[in-house]
Amino acid sequence: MLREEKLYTTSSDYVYDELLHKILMRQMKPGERLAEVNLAVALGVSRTPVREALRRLASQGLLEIIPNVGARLVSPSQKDVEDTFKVRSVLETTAIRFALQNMDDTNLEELEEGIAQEEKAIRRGEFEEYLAVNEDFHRIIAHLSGNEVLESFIKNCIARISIYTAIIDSPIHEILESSLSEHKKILEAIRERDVSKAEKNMEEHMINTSNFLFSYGKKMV
Amino acid sequence: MLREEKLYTTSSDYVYDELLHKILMRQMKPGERLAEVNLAVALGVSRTPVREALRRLASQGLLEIIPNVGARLVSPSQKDVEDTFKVRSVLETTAIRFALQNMDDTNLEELEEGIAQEEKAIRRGEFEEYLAVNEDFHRIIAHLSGNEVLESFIKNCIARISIYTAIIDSPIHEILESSLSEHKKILEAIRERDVSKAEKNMEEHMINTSNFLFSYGKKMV
DNA sequence: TCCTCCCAATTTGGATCCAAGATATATGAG
DNA sequence: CTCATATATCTTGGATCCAAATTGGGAGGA
Repeated sequence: MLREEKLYTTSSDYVYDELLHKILMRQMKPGERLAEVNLAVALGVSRTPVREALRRLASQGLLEIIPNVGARLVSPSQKDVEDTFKVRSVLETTAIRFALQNMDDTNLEELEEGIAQEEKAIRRGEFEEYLAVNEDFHRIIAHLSGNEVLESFIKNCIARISIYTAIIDSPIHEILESSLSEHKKILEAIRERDVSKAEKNMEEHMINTSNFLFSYGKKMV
Repeated sequence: MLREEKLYTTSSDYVYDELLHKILMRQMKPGERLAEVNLAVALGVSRTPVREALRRLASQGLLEIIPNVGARLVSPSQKDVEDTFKVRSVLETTAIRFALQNMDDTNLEELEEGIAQEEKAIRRGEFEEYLAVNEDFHRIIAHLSGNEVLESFIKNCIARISIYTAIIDSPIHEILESSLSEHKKILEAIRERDVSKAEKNMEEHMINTSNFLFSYGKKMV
């Protein structure tokens, strides 16, 4: 895995990336406890860099740290996730508006390539791979906005939502297909350089994703 | 000062709040170096909690930490600040829209009281006091949105912008007056429960603040 | 049987210590 | 006199250590 090959200047960064990756890959469940020594031993470092990484994640709203008790992954309520989607929606529509101004053919190809990989992962039933490429679509657009603050906020929203969706053990094929087709619709608007259509498609994608999530969540209960 | 009386459960939180306060009060300049031992001695703690606080601030985009070199306050370019204002604008218009749905008479009084304090501080020429209450107007609205993610992002934008405005040593009375009158216009729209007017006034306030900042910045050069 | 209190074990918060990297100074060659 | 190299000093990264807080369990009493 590339992530492991990456050379880190500090152990703290290594631990941070490792934990964030686990979160994005849904390898941790909401409310899960993160004991410092466990992580330190598992990652082959001391408690110091582990603690620094935990504080960073906590300040981004991904962990909750209670003094003298410890850190656990947040356990977002349905309202928390809805709130996150509301914010994400305005941020992503803004991002796609900016991105359209900056985008050239190379960028467009990159997005198309990403969607092709999504499709391939779904067809092959490679869920791990799907998770790795799915949100890349959004991250690429966020990046193309050329606005670093916007990009970091969007990434944060995605991470927050990842924690919630980790409770869904076996993803419903229906959701994946639907998400893919919405990505295609957004891409189509981008190809046509139709700003308001792109914004509209993006907003609908956010609403649909949110709704799908909760209609599924209710079924589970 | 109340902040000093506050009881902290951890030294790390204490250091964090202390540094954030200095940033919001424009007591630190962009690019300023933050040596760990200096801060530790100044605040009467060891390097450990200082380092944790520095990482937290860095993960929020307020500090830049270079491995083996150290931490310094970020030194945002004009584009960085413009980008921050763009994001802040969409976040704050969203916040005021949500806030209007939740707001009762008590909340309205709180906003009016805040604006009265702003006015008082300006009249008396108490700049320190002005800084303390000025952005409270925005923080209150962000809080009334009832959306914690939105609130945290808005606060982060305000902090980022505070760093930039710290280069303005003596604030121009003109800016303060103009900001105050815009707050009053926003409040007026809130009183009338006019959502689109409130959004419009808020957006204009953002644009004006941003423009004022840069027209002033150019004069300085 | 259940509740309360107390003690042991575990875990975190924070201080200290050491090594490694970076910076600044000084030294020597051209 | 200038530049390059070497060295000393300073600062950070990370490991370890100790104290304090929390948790879990067991003993004792109602």
